[in-house]
Amino acid sequence: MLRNGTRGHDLASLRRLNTTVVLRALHRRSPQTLAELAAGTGLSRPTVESAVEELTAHGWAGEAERDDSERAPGRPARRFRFRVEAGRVVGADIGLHKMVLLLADLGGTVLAVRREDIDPELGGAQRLDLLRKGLEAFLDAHSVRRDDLLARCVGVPGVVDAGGTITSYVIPEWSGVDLGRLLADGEPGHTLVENDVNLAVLAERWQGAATLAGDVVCVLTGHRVACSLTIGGRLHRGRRGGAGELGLLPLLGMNTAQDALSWKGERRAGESEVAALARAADAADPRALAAVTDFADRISPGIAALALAVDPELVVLTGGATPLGGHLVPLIEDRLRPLTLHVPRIALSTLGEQGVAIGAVRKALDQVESDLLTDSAL
Amino acid sequence: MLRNGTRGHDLASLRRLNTTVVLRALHRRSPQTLAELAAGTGLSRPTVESAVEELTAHGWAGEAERDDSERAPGRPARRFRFRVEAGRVVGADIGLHKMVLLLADLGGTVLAVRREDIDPELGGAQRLDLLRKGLEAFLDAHSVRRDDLLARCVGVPGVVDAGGTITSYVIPEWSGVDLGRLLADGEPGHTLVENDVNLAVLAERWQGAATLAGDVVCVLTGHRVACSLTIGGRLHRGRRGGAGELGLLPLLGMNTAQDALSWKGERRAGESEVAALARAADAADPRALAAVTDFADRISPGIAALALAVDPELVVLTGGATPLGGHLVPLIEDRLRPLTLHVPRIALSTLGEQGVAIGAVRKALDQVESDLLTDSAL
DNA sequence: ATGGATATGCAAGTCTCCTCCTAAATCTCC
DNA sequence: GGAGATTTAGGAGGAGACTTGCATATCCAT
Repeated sequence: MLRNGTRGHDLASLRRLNTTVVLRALHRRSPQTLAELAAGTGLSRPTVESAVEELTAHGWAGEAERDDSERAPGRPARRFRFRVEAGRVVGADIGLHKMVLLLADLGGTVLAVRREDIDPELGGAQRLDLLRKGLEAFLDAHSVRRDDLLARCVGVPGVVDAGGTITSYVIPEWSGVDLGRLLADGEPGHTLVENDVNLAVLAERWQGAATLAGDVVCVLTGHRVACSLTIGGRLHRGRRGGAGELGLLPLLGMNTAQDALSWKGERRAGESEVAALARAADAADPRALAAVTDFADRISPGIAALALAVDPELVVLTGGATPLGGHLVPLIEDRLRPLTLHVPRIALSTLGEQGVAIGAVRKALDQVESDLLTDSAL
Repeated sequence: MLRNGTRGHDLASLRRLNTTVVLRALHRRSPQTLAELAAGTGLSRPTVESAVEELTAHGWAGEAERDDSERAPGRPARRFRFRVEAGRVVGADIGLHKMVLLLADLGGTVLAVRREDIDPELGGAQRLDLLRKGLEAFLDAHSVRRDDLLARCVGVPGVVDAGGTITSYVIPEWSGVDLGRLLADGEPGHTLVENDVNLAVLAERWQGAATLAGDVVCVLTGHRVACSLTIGGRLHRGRRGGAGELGLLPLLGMNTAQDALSWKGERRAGESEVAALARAADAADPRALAAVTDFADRISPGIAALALAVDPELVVLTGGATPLGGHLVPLIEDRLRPLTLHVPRIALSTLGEQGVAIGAVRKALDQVESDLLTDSAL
């Protein structure tokens, strides 16, 4: 998205502009023939051809395999595609209890996953070290050349202000730390740090329950309750990155919602508390249903406040309480009805525990694409 | 703001693009010499010259008077300016009790004002008629050619959805009505309808208390309490235009805030209830101070919810309760402190009763500028 | 009045894109 | 298997837009 800023264009920038348009078309759909690209961009075939040549020289585009499946009369057209292998990005999620790393190509396809449990007691410095070494090892294990890693994004459980400084109640020792600067440290490519819930909503919009919705609220329920929102498809962070932190307003009761989910009932080996609760609720255990109802009572006012404030198309529930979703959604809807002007659609996250890391991949890709598809780093 | 969409550019669009860039530069600062324009846009002088020629031919630009005040050696440069008189816009505010009409040029300078009291009991059809005839007479009185009226915008006390349909509790008979369509009816130029609070926040951002702030919440206090917000400098309307309607959430108590402002004390002739209350509060009348405190108690939770939801840079208080502002602001700040993560700055509207109409002018101008400064209606 | 300084406006040169044409490659039908 | 149809590939010529450079015009200061 290139703003027609305040600078004029000469012929050289016209060419860059058009090359970028072609790359963008290729990025949106691959492979395409020159004729398709010409029709799609409104440029003439010779112009498209020369743009594709230039893109190929730079490695961003490549000729695709011949496709013999569909037969058409006439000379077969060469087909070009966006080279998703022209770079890599990493999305990371480092929380209190676990770390998830994802390696993806420029098409967003996940090439590798690494997951690691973390001792919740682990200190800030060691935790940083774990992340740094983990990333290092992850890249080495999959032979990623450092020059090919165009961006990495790390999700953290805390507010990240515009300058990149963290404020976290979950990992207090990271408060005041500029994690991005610490991780970047001489490495090529972008290094981004973002609030985990903010990444979750990006992920839901990308591949999850909120595909293509513009104004989305995401409610993360887990060891804490936190919310995030996109407006017009863009993440809204607020003045100091504090947007959506309704979990902190005692009046609304969201901050105590987690307490409702403690479950003293039967629990299978290796089963989490929430999973046991969900199983009991599925079996119509009255105590379990009461707990779920209590939880809905506690988070609904906050959701109502958000719904009234931003009037979103969709509210996505994610995080630890997601397994309860089937029971929760109608309860929340009931409670929202008298509280709001329009009851938004409520959906459950479909991304599971990788949600935040997928959002991190998305944010890293957004960064790469904004480099590549606007001014073009040609 | 022109998105580098998906279409390529040929030489003709390059020229349009550059002409637009020059117009934009001229719009941002007038007058300017060719050399200044060339430096500002990065284009060469001949290019700028031909663009200015074209703009002059279309009436958007014109040569400015010679400025003899500053003397410099050398041949004096011609100075060109954006022709604010190349078009007109109208901003209107029609509420329950009054109608305000503003006529402005393309520079946003108000050329004429018309204000009219309205019987609150007036029905929907007659009210529409009043607006229509009022606009008509207003334009005639100031000899505005219909072709020159590039846009008009009307603020109404109700939610306006994306399609333009109103939902209003203040003027129930207008609910379900597409006022824009009714007013446009064959007239040239754009006809826009917008929620009054939404316009108020635009006005505050433009000329009022929130100049240049990006994320702003505006709280209108008057016969009802309503809120609106801009995010990233753009009005956020929500899925159905319902964003910011926190006044409707009983839990937060905003809906009853108005009750706190009834004032049974001494009242001068022609003085409104709120003005009398403000005077009593200024005189430290304990009953008045109690009423103001009560009001602050009632609206603060809603403001807190908005502050947590969007984390704005600034909250602007506007509408009927503005005269109480000096007393209100510290009270609200006190109440916000324990409820929010960051207490936003709180400011008072500086625009008085024309606020909504000024916002309407701003929205009309936004529309004209988006026509003119992006693709250029050349 | 003259010299210095700056703006103007024209001309030449270069670059990019478009249209048009011919050659090449493949499929279909005979 | 060959001819015709169809589509793509690639190059040539032309038009348009921008830039650089230069001669001219205008004004201030000496």
